[in-house]
Amino acid sequence: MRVYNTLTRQKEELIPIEPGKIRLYACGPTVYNFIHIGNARPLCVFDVLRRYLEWRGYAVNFVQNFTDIDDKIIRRANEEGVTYRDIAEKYIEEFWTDAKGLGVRPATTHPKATENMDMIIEIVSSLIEKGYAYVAENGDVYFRPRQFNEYGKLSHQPLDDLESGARIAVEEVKEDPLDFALWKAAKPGEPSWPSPWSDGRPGWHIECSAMARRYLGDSVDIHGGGQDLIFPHHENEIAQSECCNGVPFARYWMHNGYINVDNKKMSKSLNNFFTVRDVAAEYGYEAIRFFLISSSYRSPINYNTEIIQQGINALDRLYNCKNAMDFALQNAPDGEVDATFAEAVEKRRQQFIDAMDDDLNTADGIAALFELVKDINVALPTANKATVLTGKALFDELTDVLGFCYERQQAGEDDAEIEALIEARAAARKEKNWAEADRIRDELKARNIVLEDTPQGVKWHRA
RNA sequence: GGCGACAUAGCCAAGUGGUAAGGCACGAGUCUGCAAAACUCUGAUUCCCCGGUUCAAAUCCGGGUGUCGCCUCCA
Repeated sequence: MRVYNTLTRQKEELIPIEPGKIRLYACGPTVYNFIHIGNARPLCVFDVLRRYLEWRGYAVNFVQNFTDIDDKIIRRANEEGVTYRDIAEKYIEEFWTDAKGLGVRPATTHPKATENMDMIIEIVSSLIEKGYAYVAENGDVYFRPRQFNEYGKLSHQPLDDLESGARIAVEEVKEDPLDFALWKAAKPGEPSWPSPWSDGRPGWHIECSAMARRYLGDSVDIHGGGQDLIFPHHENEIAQSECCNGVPFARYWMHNGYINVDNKKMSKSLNNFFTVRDVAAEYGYEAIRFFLISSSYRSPINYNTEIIQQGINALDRLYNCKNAMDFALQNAPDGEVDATFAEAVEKRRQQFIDAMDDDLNTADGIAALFELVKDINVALPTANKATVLTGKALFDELTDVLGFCYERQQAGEDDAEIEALIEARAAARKEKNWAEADRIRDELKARNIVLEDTPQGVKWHRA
């Protein structure tokens, strides 16, 4: 597989540190609010990456953290008159609701910043010892980017250009405007943890360095996140981890593009964001996933409801095919697998692999799936059981890697009642009582049950 | 000022030198009692514009236009 590496700005062959194993770290959410569509993109993208790597036989150790202490969480807690922990716990729960809805599988480990203070303190101590960091007079600890001569290698920005931006707040206690906080001394009333330097809390960047180190080791294979994290977050992670560990931190850096609304980046500050919860309530979670996966993970994509609706329609085609296969299996005759069809299926498998191997080209991967659907639909009317199962096997594999076809429920508790109505309609049709037959069909449609008359009998599914 | 991304049919979106994938929507047809689903056919003589390289460019080079992003918390 080849992946685009932000570090080198080119696609590179993915060669893991340990053969057959992938250490994957992706920055997780700061839990102070519901996640929005933009937050959902890396979730879905790296979930697909993880699923694909596993499908190809890699053992993936996937770590995604929760930032459960930071300024925004504290502010939110103060606004609501509760503790920071109440806020963090609430939005971690809400995160899980949305993640599950989006079909995102839990990572191997979801560590929390507050549960890794020992590792954070260990790394900060080491950085101070080695001269990369210093304790300010107020108890803060800062990192000196100028001490690390590779600083800027990820964002490809020379130090001086960063500084000339001059928009970095100059704090009295810092030696240099570029210095960033590893540890922040607590102000009165703020939650704090003891440390050799002050009671306080960690800076944002150090958390990821600490959790990656503890759960994945000094070096990881792939580090992922949104493009807006390249600078300063990921640049700082590299500085901290490499200065502490003395080895390269991540071999491949993968960054997803933004979601735009009316061609502007979706963000809290522009107030143009849509929460996953709200969109899902209207269109379902799966349509969001389809939207997020249907184009290259690196491209910016524009969000609007028309596109979400297009995704729903596309998913209809997938579900129709799935239902048609299940229905066909009830009546299909026994026999040998059709060799020509089996060959076509293998071609689709290879087409899918070629696409996904090329920097996770999900758009082409989805195209391969849809071409498989076409092959299946064409073959289905005359296919025997073994042939249907051959098509279904790959269909199930591909939809599982992409994470589709998990949402719509097929069986229900009122199935018997529905079957009875379908029987009644069949009787009416036999007597050519079309009015009654259509009345029943409409009645079921109102209950989101869609009927299809086929030569093999009535096929139905929930819309 | 520094760094970067994007511009392909009505919409979404692949495609990095060899003559435009896939999906949605639309139209026609087949099937159907009518539908639905499915299938078949139809759609860019052309890939923002202007030059250049080449036998050959959406794809490479140069210039331009437009839009967006990072450099500050941000997925």
